[in-house]
Amino acid sequence: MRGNYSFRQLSSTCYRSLQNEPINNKLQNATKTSTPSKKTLTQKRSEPKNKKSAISDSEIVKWNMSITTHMRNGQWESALQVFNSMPRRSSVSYNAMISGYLSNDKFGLARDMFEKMPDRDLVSWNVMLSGYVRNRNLGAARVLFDQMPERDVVSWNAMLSGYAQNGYVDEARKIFYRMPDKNEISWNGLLSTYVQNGRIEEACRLFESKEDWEVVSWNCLMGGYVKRKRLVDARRLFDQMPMRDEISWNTIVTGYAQNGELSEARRLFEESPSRDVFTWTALVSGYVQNGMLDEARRVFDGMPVKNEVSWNAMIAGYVQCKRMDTARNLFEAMPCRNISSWNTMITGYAQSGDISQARNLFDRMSQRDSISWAAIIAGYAQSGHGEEALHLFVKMKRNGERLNRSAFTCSLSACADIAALELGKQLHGRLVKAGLETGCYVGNALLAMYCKCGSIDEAYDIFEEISEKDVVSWNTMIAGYARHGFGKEAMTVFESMKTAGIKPDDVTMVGVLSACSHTGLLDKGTEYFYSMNCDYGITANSKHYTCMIDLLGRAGRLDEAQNLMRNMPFEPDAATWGALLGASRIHGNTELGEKAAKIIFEMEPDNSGMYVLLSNLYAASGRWGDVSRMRLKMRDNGVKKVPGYSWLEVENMVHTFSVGDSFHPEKGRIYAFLEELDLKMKLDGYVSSTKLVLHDVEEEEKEHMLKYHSEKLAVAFGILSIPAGRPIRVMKNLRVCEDCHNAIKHISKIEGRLIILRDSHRFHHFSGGSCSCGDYW
DNA sequence: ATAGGGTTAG
Repeated sequence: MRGNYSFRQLSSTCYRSLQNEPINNKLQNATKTSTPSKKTLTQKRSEPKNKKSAISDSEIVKWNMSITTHMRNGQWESALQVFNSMPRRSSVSYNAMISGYLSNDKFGLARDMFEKMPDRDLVSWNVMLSGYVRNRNLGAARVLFDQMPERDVVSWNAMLSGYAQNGYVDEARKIFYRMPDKNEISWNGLLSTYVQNGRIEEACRLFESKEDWEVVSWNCLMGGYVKRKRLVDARRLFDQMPMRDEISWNTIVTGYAQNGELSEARRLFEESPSRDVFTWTALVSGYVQNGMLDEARRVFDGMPVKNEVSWNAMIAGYVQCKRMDTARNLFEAMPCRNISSWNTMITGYAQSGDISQARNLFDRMSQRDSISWAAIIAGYAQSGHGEEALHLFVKMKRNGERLNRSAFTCSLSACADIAALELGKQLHGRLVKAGLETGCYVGNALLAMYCKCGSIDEAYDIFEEISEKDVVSWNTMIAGYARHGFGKEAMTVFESMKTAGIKPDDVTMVGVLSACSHTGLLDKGTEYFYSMNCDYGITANSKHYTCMIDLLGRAGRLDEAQNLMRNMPFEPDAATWGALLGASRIHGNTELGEKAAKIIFEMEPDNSGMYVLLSNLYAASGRWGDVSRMRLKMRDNGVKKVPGYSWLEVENMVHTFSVGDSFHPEKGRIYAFLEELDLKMKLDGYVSSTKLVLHDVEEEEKEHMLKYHSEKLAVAFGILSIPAGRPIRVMKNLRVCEDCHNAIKHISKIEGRLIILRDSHRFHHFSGGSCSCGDYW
């Protein structure tokens, strides 16, 4: 609105002097010079004094200002009108147009104008260079940079920052040392190269090598510490710095706010000499991230000025707490929604399972970015609507939205969550087609997808192809093998990781220990557990202890497991007790299991999985009274047993089964086939184990229920519909039951098929009558 | 008209 107004105001004066001028003058009226140099060009404007351009320089300056104003308001069409109606143009006019196009995301138009422009001056080159840098097109930026007839310190700095922002630390360093003149911005450029790329120690050394840094650089280094959660170092800089500006205060407040130290954040907030919208928003967001929603709201309501980021932070708070109605009210009330606001709401609805509301908002958006698409795609994928997710992905491409790496990685991780291997493979294909399969982020996403979809061999192929593996790549591969019960392979990868010179971190060790636990490698696991502090400087956290307790418990050493738990330096959490409960179940120790379960109930009253585990434990020892009391307790506490179900993909369709399912169109064939299998299995030595069924019912009936557990139905359907020679991949939302596990071993032998089952805990590869978990799970 | 630091969404 404001832009239009200023356009009319300015152009009314301009048009008067234009009455007799042709409006269709394109670009031919530009000044003509041969060798552009900064000085001559600025003077050239007054040179061609023919009658047509009896227009003063100050008049031209006004036009140029008009262009700039329009561009700043995002009205590039109006700017073009002004540009086209100018009687003559200076290079400033062109430069304003190019830079305006660039800040309005009209890269193509900017490049066209740059190429058509008759006399480029140094600024034109610099503007265009910064355009390429902003578009992350470093190759083209470098070509341009090398073509430039002359370069000043701005050109060098632009190139430096381009390399810095895209992770090319070495190139950036080369530029810095080659540049003929350096100013404070260049020094800061190298410093921020290090900071932005996580080289905080190098940044620190550089900082100490020189005196008199500007406040910007102090802030940059302090921000680096804040991002790495090194608050003490950040505070030290803050206290030392010779002068502080608003950004210094905002950085330190943000640091404390984002790391849970809200009272210190608040204290500095009160102390800071001036607060702007950034400071306020940082505080709001700090309270939000720490779950202090009411305090966040009080601060939010007290803000003197809010911008869209402040609103979004508050909305995100309600979204995180699943208070979608309140979030929606704020969203509707906010005066200045931007794309992020919409994206936040869409993500919120998608994550709370309300995919139709998410879609509704998505359809109503006037502008979408790649995050909007990623959010809705992930929403569909995670709610089990894989096909719709892929449809949208295709639509995104058709709409001309740039398929960037983050859209792919997001869709891939959605595939991984629902184990949609076929969908994941299609995405993989598209990634290759789009030429985006390089890079460690994408590689890691692909790797995780194949691991979680049960295709561990393909996962390994991907892993090998990632040329620059980071610690996440190694960790994912190790954890992948661990979950599949391939302990030896996990260890091999772990050894090569060390050979490759990558330092294992705490996540690595969780993977390694759980590989030992899933494979029953007690001695090896114990060795790693006790030596990792000395070898890699990793202090055991509660996850490591849980792995160890699991490992000991499964090996039947329940006393040692309990001892370790008593001696660990922190309070056991539900997962730790869960490990003990699982071990008690395997070894039939009802007493210990009961104790563990009771504590877990107090910690997590809604954890229905624990009720089932304990019920099964009671049932296994024939304590049917306790079983029915458990059921009552679950009912009274309002906990519903999550119904078990299994699913598998066949020809791009997901088929879902639950116990005794009578909905599947092929149920006749499936049940008949199961009867047939049952006979063959019994001949093979299979005896149904009835002790793990939840109810106290007649023996015969129990056997009947077991026979039609969802995983058996899914496996039977898989054998019937997937051609021989291809693996059958079945997913289950709960842990596989003992009887089914036993049965599937027999089935894999009788039918000669590889059956890969993903349950809520890990993978089982059944083949030739045995399972990769070694009956340890 | 061009180059450096701080708040939200994935």
